[in-house]
Amino acid sequence: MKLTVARCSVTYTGRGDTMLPEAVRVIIVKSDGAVSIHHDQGNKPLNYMGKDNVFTEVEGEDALYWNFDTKIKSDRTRVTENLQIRITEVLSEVDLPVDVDNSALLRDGTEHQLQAWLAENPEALGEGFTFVQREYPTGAGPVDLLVQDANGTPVVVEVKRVAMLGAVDQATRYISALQEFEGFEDATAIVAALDIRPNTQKLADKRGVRTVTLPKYWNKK
Amino acid sequence: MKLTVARCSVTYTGRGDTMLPEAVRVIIVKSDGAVSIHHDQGNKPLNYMGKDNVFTEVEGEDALYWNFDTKIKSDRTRVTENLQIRITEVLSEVDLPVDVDNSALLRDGTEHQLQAWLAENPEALGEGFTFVQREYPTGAGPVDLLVQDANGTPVVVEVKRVAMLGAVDQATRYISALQEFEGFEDATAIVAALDIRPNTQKLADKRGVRTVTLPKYWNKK
DNA sequence: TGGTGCATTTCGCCC
DNA sequence: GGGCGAAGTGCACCA
Repeated sequence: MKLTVARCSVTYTGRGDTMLPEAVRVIIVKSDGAVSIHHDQGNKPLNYMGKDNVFTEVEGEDALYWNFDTKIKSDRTRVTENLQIRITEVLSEVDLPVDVDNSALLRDGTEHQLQAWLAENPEALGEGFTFVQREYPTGAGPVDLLVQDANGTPVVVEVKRVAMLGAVDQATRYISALQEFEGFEDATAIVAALDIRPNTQKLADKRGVRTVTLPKYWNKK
Repeated sequence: MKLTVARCSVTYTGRGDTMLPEAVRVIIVKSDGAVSIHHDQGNKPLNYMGKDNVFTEVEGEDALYWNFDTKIKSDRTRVTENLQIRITEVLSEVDLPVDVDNSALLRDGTEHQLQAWLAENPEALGEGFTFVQREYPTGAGPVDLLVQDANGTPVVVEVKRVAMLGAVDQATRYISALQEFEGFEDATAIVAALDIRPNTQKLADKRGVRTVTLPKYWNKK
C-alpha cells in the first residue's frame, strides 16, 4: 500500500464532477488499485475511486500528474470515470506491504442478528407470539420475519435498527402482497426496531401498522 | 495527521461488535480525533470511530494499546463505544500537518441537479407537461417536483438517480396524502430516474405509477 | 454476474 | 440540535 502526503489539487469526472483546490492531503493507493484522498477531518475520503481503474503517471513541467481512469469494459453500461491528482510537492511517501483481511470480520449487533434474536424470542413482539419463518418470500421482496399472534393470525415483521418512513412502506408492501394468498387475508404487520422515529410512528399509526421498540441491550444477557 | 503502519489486532464494541485478528494494517488518526483502520483492499475502513472520542495510550508487556472511548456526553441517548488497537510492531509512523478542506467541494450530477433540470425541462416527462413547484409539501414529506400534464391534472414527480422499490413507495405515499386536498383528487405520479430497476418497474406498473427514464447525458449539451 | 437491500452507514439540509 | 433522506454511496448476499 502506498501512503503519500502531498500538496495537490484534484479533479474528478464521472458519476458526478468535483474539483479540489491545492492543499496538503493524504493519498492512499492500495494494491488492488483503490484510491482515496483524505484531508485532516472525518472518516470519509474527499475523493476516491474503486479498484477497476488504469493508473498512469505523467511528469509535467512543475507538477506530477497521477491519472486513474476506469477500464473500458465489455459491459458498456458503466460510466467512464477519471480522477486526476496534480501533485506539486511530496512531503512523505511510504510504500509498505500491508495485509488483506480475508476472513470477514466478526460482526454482531446488526439487523441480521436482531432478526435472529427475534426469531428465538418472538414473545418480545407480544404475548403469545410464535415464530414461523425468516426471510419469507412474498413476491414483493422477502419478509424479514413471519410470526403468528396468539390467535394464529400471520404477522409480518419488518426488523430495523433505526426505523424510518421506508420501514412502514416496506411493511405495507409486504402485507398487500401477502393478503392475496389464502390464509393470509387477515395478515397484519409490525415494525420492530431499536429506534423508531416520530414521523415513522405517525405513519405506522395511520396505516394500522404496529410498532415494537426493542430494548437497547437486547443481546447483553 | 498520524499515519501508522503496524502489526495489530483490533476490537470494537458499541453500535455493533467486531474483532480483527493480528495482521499488518494502516491506522489513520486525524487531528479532529477521527480514527480509521485500513487493510490493503477497498475504500472502506475495516474499523473506524468518529471524532468525539477520548484517546489513551497504554504501554503493555509486549504490546502497545491504543484506546478510543466515546466521551460521556450530557446527551445520554448516544451509545458508548470503545475501539482498542493492540499494536505489536510499528513498521512506519508519519505525523505531518495536513490541511482541512473548508470549502465544500463542487458537486454535480446529483439528484438535486436532476430535479432542477427537470423543473426547467418538464417536457422531458411528456408532451404538454408544465412546471408548478419544487419541493411541494404534502404532509407526508415534500414532493421533489410538482407538474401539470396537458389536461392540467397535477402530477407528482419523484426524482432519483437510481430508482428502486422505495421510490415507488414514496410516490404512492405522496399521492395518497395529496388526494385528500381539493384539486388533487385526480393527481397521478411519475418516477423519473436515470436508472429504473426491473422490479421497480413492475411495482410501478402494478400501482399505476408512470416511469420516465431520463437520458444518460441529460446535462451534456 | 446483476439485482436487491443493509450500513457501527456518513453527511448535509431543513425545521 | 433532532429528524429526515441522499450518497460519485460501498458492500455482501442471493438468484
